[in-house]
Amino acid sequence: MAEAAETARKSIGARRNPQSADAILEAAEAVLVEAGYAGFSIEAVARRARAGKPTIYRWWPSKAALLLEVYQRGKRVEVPDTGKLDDDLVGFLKNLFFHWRETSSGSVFRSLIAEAQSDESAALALAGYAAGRRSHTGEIIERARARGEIAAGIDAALVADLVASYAWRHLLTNQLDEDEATLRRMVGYLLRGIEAR
Amino acid sequence: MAEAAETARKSIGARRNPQSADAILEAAEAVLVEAGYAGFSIEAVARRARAGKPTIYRWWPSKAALLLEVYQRGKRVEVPDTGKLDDDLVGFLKNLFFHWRETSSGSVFRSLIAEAQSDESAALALAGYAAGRRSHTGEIIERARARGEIAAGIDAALVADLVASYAWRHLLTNQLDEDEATLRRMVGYLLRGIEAR
Amino acid sequence: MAEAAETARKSIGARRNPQSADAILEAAEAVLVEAGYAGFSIEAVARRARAGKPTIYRWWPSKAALLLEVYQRGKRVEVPDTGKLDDDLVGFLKNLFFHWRETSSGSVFRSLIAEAQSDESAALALAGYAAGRRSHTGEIIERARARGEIAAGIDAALVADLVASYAWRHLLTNQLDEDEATLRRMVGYLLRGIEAR
Amino acid sequence: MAEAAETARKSIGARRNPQSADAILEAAEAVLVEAGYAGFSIEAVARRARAGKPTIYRWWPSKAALLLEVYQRGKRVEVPDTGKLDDDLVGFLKNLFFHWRETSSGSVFRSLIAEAQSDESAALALAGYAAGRRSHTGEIIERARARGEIAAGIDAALVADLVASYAWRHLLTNQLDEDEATLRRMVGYLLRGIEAR
DNA sequence: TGCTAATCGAGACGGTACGTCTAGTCTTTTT
DNA sequence: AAAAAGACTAGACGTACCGTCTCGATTAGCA
Repeated sequence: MAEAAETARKSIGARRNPQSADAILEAAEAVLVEAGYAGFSIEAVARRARAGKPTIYRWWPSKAALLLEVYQRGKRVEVPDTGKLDDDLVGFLKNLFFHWRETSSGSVFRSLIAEAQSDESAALALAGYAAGRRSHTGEIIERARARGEIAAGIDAALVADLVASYAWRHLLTNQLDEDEATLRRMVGYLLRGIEAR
Repeated sequence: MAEAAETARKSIGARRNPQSADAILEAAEAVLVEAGYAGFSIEAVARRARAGKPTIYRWWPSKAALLLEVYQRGKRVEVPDTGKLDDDLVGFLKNLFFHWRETSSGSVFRSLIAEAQSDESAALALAGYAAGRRSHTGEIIERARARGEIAAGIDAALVADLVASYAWRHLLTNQLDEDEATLRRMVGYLLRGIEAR
Repeated sequence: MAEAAETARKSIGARRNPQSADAILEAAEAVLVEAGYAGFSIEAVARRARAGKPTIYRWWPSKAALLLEVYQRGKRVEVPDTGKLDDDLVGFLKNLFFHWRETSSGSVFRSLIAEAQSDESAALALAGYAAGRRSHTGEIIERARARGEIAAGIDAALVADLVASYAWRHLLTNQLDEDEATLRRMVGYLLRGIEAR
Repeated sequence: MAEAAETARKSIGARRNPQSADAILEAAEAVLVEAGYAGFSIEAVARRARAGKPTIYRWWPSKAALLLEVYQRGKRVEVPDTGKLDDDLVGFLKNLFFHWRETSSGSVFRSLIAEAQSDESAALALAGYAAGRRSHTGEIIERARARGEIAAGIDAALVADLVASYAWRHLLTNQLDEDEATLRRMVGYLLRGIEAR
């Protein structure tokens, strides 16, 4: 999140200037953190990055594209591999919530979801991204399946969907501070059900 | 969604004119349906309702407040009571998805969630509303508990949270067309777990 | 400029309430003094007078009418009668400038002239008022004529017009602080001309 | 006052587009002529000029600035030089009254004076402009002084002030149709005085 | 004495304009 | 060819006032 160089950037010839791209992405992140999605405008980003608006529009056709790239620049959430499905899922959610809470990622992803509600391209981008992540999350399930922890015929994608849904909703409603016990209980319900037996 | 009377509405004294309120709410709904959240502006609502902007701002301090009231005007989703938790939950989700898909409610609620990402008051309003709905959904669980279908110590609110999360995510990602089988499978995971036993 | 009574004024039957009229005129004057013509709105007057807007519109059909009455409530400018035309005119202008400078009259009259540039009725009202005042000012000239100070065939109205013009322009350009010497010189030009003889 | 080209104006790079400036000034003049000062709003000008409001505000910080430039675009009034002060002054007033009466200049200047009564910046602009014009008018007097027509010690600026005052007042009270005889009489008073001798 | 009629404060109404902000496009100049 | 710079049209933002309207309360004068 370092500031752009003092001297104004100039064109470096007939090709994309990576300094500008960086400055824009960093400015976008900073604007989002400082002013929130409400204050996130291309104008504001251009102002902060000392870039021209057309430079932004040339490389990112929409706010969504910019948001998506900012999000993807953020560090990945670690996916634990403890050998037990419970702990993997709880650990994953803990990491994810922490990541969303303590870095700019939460703001960025929230904004991306919000943007997707009014911008078709954002919706598509989000759908694509989510699909990728779901398969990613699905790995935890698949590993458990390989270990024989999962009943036959379980749809890993559907389980991943449920877990992701829970995470999304807590992100969107500012409830990223759930304690581990609650996460563990939730995972328990999912693994062992809630029915009396 | 009937059009307002031809004659211009006037003041009816030093108190709110319900005709104007109705016209504004209907216009808000119509704008949202026709132009989506992207085209949902106070100006557009005022234009369509043949109302002055100050009349809108007088009674609804923010877009969020207007959205919330539009959503609450929508008919309630029926909460089934079949005597079996599976069927209740599947039926509830089916009804909810149908309601969101086939009426304006889906657009409205999506917009409300999006708005809550940039507007503090919308976030509060949404939190309040969601709390109310969650306890509502929790009733299904509580009824099941009363029938002895639920294991001891299950947190009904947490289960309701999971179900609502699933619904929200499908709303936000334009996936309200899940077939009953998928819903049933999902509910099955929740009730009986996914672990091998 | 005493404040209205604490208790709210009510109707006193099917006739004009002089208390309200007074309160409105005083409020109009106060608003004009404190906020200038730019801040002079019927709303502001109604607010300050604790009066309903229709009460104002009922009795004064336009801002101009209100301004005119406020101006006419102001104390008259003394027209001196020293027996010498020079001193009468200089004294009159001194009194007028002082009156405009030190009371609210200046603001009010300026506003009236400004209003007359966009409001036909204000223009008419102003024309009528100015005619009355001109004949008034003309008296100074006529008295001088009676004393034989004036050459034969002089058009008193035209002279009054010139004097009033000078006063207006100084009012409109915030130059009401001319010293007596300048006024005396100006009057001297008018009385004895500027040609070399 | 030709209409703007059919095709929408675009930016011509990072500098002011003179086509837009022209269109705005012409529109301002047209609005003033057609709707008067009462109907003269930035919105109306922008609408008529097919310009964005920010484009207007970017170059003219206030209505006053716009009015002033519109006025200055108007053709200059010819200042006659007949060799006789009487004729010069009468001719100048005749030209000025004609100019104000028959072109849009009258409306514009009236509006400017009105605006100056509520807008500080307009007052300043007007003061600056008037100073320039007064020295301009003073030239007539100075020429006469050079010819020896004027008595010693006469303050040319003060005379110019008187003449301008007369013109202003007639503009502001819709009395621009004075016949030449009246003007000549007025100038006569100023040159030769009104006292009996 | 009870009724009528006009007045009062109050404030909502549909509108228009304000001055600012952003969107997304455009062109010029510089590298 | 791509960069910055910033102007361009367009239109939404939330607020202030406009002039009109309807209300409920008030009170004088007429019946």
